[in-house]
Amino acid sequence: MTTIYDIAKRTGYSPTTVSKAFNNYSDVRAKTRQEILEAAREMGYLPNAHARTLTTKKSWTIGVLFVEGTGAGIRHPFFGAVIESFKQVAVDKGYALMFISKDVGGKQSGYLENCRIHGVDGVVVLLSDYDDPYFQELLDSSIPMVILDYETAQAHTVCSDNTAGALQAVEYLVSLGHRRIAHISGGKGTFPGKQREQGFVAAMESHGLEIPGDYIVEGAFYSLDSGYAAMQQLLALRERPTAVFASGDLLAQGAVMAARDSGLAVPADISVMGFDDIELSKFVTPALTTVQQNTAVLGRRAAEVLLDSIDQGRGDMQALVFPVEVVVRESCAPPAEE
Amino acid sequence: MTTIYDIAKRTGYSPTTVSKAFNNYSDVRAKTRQEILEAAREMGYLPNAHARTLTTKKSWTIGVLFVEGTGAGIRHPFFGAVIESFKQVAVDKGYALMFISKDVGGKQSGYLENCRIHGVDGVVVLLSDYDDPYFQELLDSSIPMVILDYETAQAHTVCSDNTAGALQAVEYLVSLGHRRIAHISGGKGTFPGKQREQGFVAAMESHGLEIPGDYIVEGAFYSLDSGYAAMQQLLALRERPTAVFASGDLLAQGAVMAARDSGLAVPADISVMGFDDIELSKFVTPALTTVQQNTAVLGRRAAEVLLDSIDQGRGDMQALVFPVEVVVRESCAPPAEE
DNA sequence: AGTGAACATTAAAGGGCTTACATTTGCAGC
DNA sequence: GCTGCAAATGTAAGCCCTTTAATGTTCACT
Repeated sequence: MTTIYDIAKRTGYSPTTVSKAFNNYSDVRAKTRQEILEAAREMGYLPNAHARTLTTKKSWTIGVLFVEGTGAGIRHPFFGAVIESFKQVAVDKGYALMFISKDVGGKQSGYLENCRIHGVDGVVVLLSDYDDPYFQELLDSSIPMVILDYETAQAHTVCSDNTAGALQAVEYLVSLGHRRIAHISGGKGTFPGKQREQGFVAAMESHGLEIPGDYIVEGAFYSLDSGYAAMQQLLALRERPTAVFASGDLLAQGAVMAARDSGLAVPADISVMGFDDIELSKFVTPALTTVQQNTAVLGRRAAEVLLDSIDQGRGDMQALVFPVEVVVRESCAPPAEE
Repeated sequence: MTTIYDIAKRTGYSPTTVSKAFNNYSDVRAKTRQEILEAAREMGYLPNAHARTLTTKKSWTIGVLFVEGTGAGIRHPFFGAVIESFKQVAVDKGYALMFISKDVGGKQSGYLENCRIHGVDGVVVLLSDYDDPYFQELLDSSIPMVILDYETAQAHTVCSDNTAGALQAVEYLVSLGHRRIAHISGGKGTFPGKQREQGFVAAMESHGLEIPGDYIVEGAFYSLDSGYAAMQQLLALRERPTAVFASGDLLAQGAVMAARDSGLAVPADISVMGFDDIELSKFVTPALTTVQQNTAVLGRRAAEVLLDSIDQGRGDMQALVFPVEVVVRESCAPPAEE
């Protein structure tokens, strides 16, 4: 492994000058730099990131906290799309992404600890359980951080406008003529789930529509199965809804399947609407009408906010909220005549 | 930031002893270790991974080369599932995962260069374009490496049995009574695509079935669109196939959509079969009959092979091949009477 | 020739950790 | 009380890089 000392020896300059040549210091003569760079190339020199980090205290590494243990992990369709777009700008600015787990080598250590050990310059958080004490510990630290799908004054946050999204969804269903609209919630435990539910309630009220107590049912973990189960409950009601707005696309798809298994056609007999617009939703039949989150923008802006925060230091926390859009496909239609 | 020196000062021991205490050296007295660990805890000490790496030459980091630039990235449904399972065992053994890109900070540097700079202990490769010169450069290096979906004597590789998979697919279609079976190939540029195509050809031959020249059409990039286009070609043929075996699920789904748009019902009028069993395939209508790759095993075994190779050093290269399985769903049926 | 500014280079320290080797301690055995 | 040996601890160098402060050079101008 060649080091700057090797280059120094070979070129006759000192290690200092070699280092400066690489770091574009103005006080090394153009010709000198040429010589050094040339020698470095010939010798196959590559800087050692660890050594550099040790002295500069800057690792050019960003920690990624990604949903773990839910079985989905990296496959999480929404976060996966966001991190992909995040990655592009981070890499472009010279950062590498490193997954930070809370249990490494079989021992529970926590997010903060592992961030410190690896000296990450900042952290992007894509978690679904924001009550996790290890997350809280990290949140209380002073590591530059951007969090997705959450809001807090303690860090920069990037969200879609869940409330408005729910509102638009209801608007759309109402515009089709629906009045008995139910909601499959993502659960109060999750931040977006709560917001979407609130948006739903508010939107219904603003239209003077009643929400029977059993018209809001919880779908745990945004999973297909729980969407299915939730829909079964809704279908068993005496006064069955004509449309269902689900807090996530997988929930919605589960609902569609439950409806179908009960002999109901979607959207002819009952309309179903989702949230997120994951890739899946285009391909199912009927293609899912849903509220689309702009994952590309979410990821990009999250990266920009984080990198700024790394550069500028702790400033005012930003809470970015991005608009969403109803994507009309095939799973909603006017209610059947009664 | 507390260092072992701080702990040394506080406890009265030397930095050496402190270091040894953390690293479970046998030559530090139990009581001494206690004291030191206790002090460390109180002082909030955490080891500095970079400093440690600098001296030990071991970073406890694994580089991940993941498809870039195809638009899918981390969302790649098959590789995403594999890396998730890979990650679990790597993390469990104490490794962290770091994404290695070829262009960092806006300049082309290549995979090998970035691996060296970050001193990764090993690399897992999930790429689709194995002709990339930067990948070749890495392959020629001596970094411990495991590659997915590829075979070469230069590194450990982990694959599904693509040939057998294609064979099983054909068997299944034949068992339903099909004789005019076409193939939408993943393209000869991709390793699994080639294997599946060969498997298809061999299987057809073994059944004495003819493959008209235009019964094999290439679907670039395994994308939905190209599956759609490929299917259109097949449907335009004078003697249209009764079943189509596609090299990937997205291709298959594209084919299904093309068939539908041509007024054909799947599977009543034409059967379509895929490969991979990505998450999507369960949810589309008709649910896709496909050849399932066992991503959990693929990822786990890839990790095991790589970690062994890191520990044991360069030994014989392993080429692991795992069996696949036909998952029967709804997209295939006996051919229509003629 | 002498002065000072501007430029070019270097020595040395430091960042946090490990490790080969050296030294001290404790204690059994005489 | 002394020797000798194992156990326990310490010294110091080294990993590779950056940076501050100091030294050395050049050159324009009086």
